[in-house]
Amino acid sequence: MQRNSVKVSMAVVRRLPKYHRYLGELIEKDILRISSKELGKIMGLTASQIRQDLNCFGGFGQQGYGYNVVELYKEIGHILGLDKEYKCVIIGAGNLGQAITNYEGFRREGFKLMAMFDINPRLIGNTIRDIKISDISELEEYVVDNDIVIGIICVPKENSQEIADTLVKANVRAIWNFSPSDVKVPEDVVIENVAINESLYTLTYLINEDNLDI
Amino acid sequence: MQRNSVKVSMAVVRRLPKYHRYLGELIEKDILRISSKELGKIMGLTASQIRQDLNCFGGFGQQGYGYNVVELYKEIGHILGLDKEYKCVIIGAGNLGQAITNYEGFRREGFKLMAMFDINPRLIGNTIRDIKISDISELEEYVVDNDIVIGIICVPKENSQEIADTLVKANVRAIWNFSPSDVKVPEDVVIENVAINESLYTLTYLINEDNLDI
DNA sequence: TAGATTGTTAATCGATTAACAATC
DNA sequence: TAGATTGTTAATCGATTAACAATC
Repeated sequence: MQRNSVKVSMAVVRRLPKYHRYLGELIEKDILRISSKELGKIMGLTASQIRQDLNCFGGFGQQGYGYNVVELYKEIGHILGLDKEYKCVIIGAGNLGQAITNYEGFRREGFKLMAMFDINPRLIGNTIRDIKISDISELEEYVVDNDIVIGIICVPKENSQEIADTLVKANVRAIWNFSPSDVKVPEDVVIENVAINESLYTLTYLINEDNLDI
Repeated sequence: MQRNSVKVSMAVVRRLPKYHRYLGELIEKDILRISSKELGKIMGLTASQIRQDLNCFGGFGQQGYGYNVVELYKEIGHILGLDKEYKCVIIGAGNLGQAITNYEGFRREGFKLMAMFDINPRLIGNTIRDIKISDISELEEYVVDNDIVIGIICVPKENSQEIADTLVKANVRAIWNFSPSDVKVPEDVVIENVAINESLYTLTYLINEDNLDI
């Protein structure tokens, strides 16, 4: 548990990957020390918020100095669980499934893609970056036998709930769902429904905001 | 402007696409009338919040009855600007660019993909769903000549800011950026930095939450 | 009319910002 | 030591929830 066993709010949790990413960029630029003020300027947050956020997990800084970038990067990576390995499967080997296979940030950081599944006979048996595409009918058994932790759903929304149910039955710990329809899972399974079109619709809202007239 | 010219908070705006999506699902199920209470149950929100959210834009409901699903769906679609057409280009014709080309929610709703661009000579000249892939050197001129409104960035993070700068120079109104590095744009350009790996890292955080010990 | 459910105001809750003593 | 910057408490701000009169 975190300091004092206080649950960290989702608002903070959702900022952690962003801290991790910006700190990674600082390391690439050989910037090894940073104050909350400077980091805030880069990330578009207040210094106060950064200090509040980080202090949910511990006092990583040093008065008069700021934060050690490499150390903080590692700490946040640890908090996010990025120093562990996660066996994954992707369901749906179309463009999106393949895009994720190649996506940095997925290929790094201990995500171990074990297999892909599809219903399309033309894809089954093929290999993408050494990962075999199997028939979806083999999904449940494979997940059980190989202790798969994360199931990644890249199928159309019509089939996503069914796939999710199969994954839950086969005891995955978490589901990363890219179909544009929220899947429901029991409380003990972690779910992230991504719905990438939502950010596009936010974009069009903002394009038109100034001349909106209801 | 909205009712009383009060700016709607981003918290509300980011829920609008979700309302739109759930209402679309209700229509598919021939449910033509819904109360804030029922909708809240389906979406995991309180009835109160739904009524507050919708009343930022107008009184779409009717006392004693609830909301007309089709009407509300159309209203929210209008608020989101989904009843207009947006000329788009995709930069980066790899898996991710192709995945977006095929993604529902992008293909529908008035997003008109005009062209794709890449640096890979093996892709240039090819066609995806009747969309030609051109050399990235032609991007700026094309965007200017064709009044492109939205640029969609699907290139690695090393090149994303440069592409964004080109798009801004060529007067796009908005950028939808999938590279896992935030691009900066002037205030008058709308930006959505998606960073899909952030939701994955949130997932791993939640997997480990209970046994986190700093 | 009676029941249901909205629109809207008020109350509460939580998240962000400000301030400052502690300390490197 | 003096200057810088943290960790943390208090103040503020904004978002969510509750309550209820209005009304279909």
